[in-house]
Amino acid sequence: MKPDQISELQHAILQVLWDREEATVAQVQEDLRLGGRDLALTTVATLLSRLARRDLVEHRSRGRLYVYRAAVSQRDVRRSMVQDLADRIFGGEVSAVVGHLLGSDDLDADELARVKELVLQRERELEDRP
Amino acid sequence: MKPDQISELQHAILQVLWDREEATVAQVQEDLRLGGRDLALTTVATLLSRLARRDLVEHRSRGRLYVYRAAVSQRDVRRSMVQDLADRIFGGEVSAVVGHLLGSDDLDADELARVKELVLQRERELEDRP
DNA sequence: ACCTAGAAACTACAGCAGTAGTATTACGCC
DNA sequence: GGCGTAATACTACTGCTGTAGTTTCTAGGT
Repeated sequence: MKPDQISELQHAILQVLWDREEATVAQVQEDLRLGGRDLALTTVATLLSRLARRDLVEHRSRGRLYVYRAAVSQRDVRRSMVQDLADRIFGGEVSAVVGHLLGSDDLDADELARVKELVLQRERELEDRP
Repeated sequence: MKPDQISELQHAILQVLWDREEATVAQVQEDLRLGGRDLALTTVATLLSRLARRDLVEHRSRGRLYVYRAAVSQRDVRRSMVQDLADRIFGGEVSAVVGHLLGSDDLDADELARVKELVLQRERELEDRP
């Protein structure tokens, strides 16, 4: 499963579906509107059907209306996008990516602690089975 | 400076310019060809002039031919792309991004050690000036 | 001074994203 | 069973990217 290129808006739509589990066109539109994106209903419908054509979402008719749900997991999309960024922009140098992430000003101590924990945990994993 | 959206190919071209400091159209074409992208000279020229229109590269005539150089630093582009990814896809949760980065199978101990060092260093920084 | 070769500029076109209007279909009510 | 309404499907248009051909310009050699 490689979603490869997912645009900003497409991702926003997937996000709605991930949050809601499943949703009608109108519900997706509403959530996008709450997120600051005011699109016509038909626009949202078009986008959803394009996503369906690319097998990124599935739709199923419940009575007379379609219910959409994501056909890719948030986990997979995230993994693929991070991987893509690390490979393409950083030549696979994970530490360089992390460097930029930690460089951000609005990184609080809690986040940093979580990051540290992840690193330590991974370290233990690598030790156990090298 | 927000390059915002930079496509794969556009980034590849910037990469050539970052590596070479400055380059003619023919040189960029050659480097792309070595990287596995065989594009017509005019194609490369078109792409460069589009990048110039967006102020991502500058060009200057040396004698009768143009010499291009990047107008944005690799550092800035990387920072902006990482930031964008973290914000858009992960809602700013840096640790979640790192989680995915560390999850990658081909992460060797050296890289992990470098990451750890970065984290510890940042930790010290946060302690010093809170 | 002219011609030519190489470079840059201009033009073109397909495909996709974003955007939305119009046409069509089908359920449910009277 | 017909009709209205609401939902989907179809169509359309703009702008950008990838791709490259054609036209124009200009410097350098003869």
